[in-house]
Amino acid sequence: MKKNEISIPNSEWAIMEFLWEKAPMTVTQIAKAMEEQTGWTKSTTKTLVKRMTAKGLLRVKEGEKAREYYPAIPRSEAVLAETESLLARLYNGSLGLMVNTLVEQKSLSRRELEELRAILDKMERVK
Amino acid sequence: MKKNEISIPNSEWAIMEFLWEKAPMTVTQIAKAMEEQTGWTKSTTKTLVKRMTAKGLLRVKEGEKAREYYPAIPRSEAVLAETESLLARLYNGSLGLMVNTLVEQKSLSRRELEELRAILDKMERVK
DNA sequence: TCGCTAGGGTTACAGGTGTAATCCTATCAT
DNA sequence: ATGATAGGATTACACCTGTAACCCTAGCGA
Repeated sequence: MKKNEISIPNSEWAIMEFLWEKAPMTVTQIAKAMEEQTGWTKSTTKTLVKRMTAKGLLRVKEGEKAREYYPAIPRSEAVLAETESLLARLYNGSLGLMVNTLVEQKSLSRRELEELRAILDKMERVK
Repeated sequence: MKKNEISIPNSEWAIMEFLWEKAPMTVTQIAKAMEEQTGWTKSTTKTLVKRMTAKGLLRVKEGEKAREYYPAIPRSEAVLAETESLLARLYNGSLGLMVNTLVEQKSLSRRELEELRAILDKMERVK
């Protein structure tokens, strides 16, 4: 609906994560990793890789033996997009509201609060 | 995959939000609201409401004229679930990592940082 | 040389999601 | 009394996602 909502479905995230980590890889290599990690057959991985390439999530480079795939977008970008989308949807775009909610739900421990504060301190010093 | 991943798709969120806000409402009332807000026809809304009821997202009470619908789960619960799911997927479960990332991406302004800090202060005092 | 495997392509298929149309009955308002 | 609505049920249909199987060819190792 939106213009360029990246939106990466679950199974594709697994492959993205792998590629963000391991640079260019061939389908077989990806398939091997996914097989261990998720139990998918080679077929499944191949299908996903093809879809992702079609969608523009992956880029290909013809290699000696086989094509090599790598992510077409940086992880940071994908993560940011998803995060902001959730923030907007659930918290009216306000991170403060989110933290607030998490704490109230007891979903954040005192320790985590301290940690957060430390992060803020560091951030502010740098800025 | 998970056990009871609530997982509420986009279009259904719209209806949930409306119901969380406006308590019990009949399909027609919901449809009216959705029509204004999203342009859906009555048909679409009815379909969604039925699905959601089947899924257990909505509860029904037979009313005089028509059935009245209301959310089967509190907003806080849904929001928390979605939030933690995202946190786990993208940030290894760490809110600190998320804030960190947002700031680095310049996606958080100094003002928002201050606001966050204020929230933390208040939280800690209360705890 | 012969079979196994990697590299690639094509096809399948069920369940979920977005978005509706159609049809029937009871009722309200003119 | 009649036509416009509301309440409700049923059916449709395309696209996306999760998961695969099948098929063919070229090359590698025994």
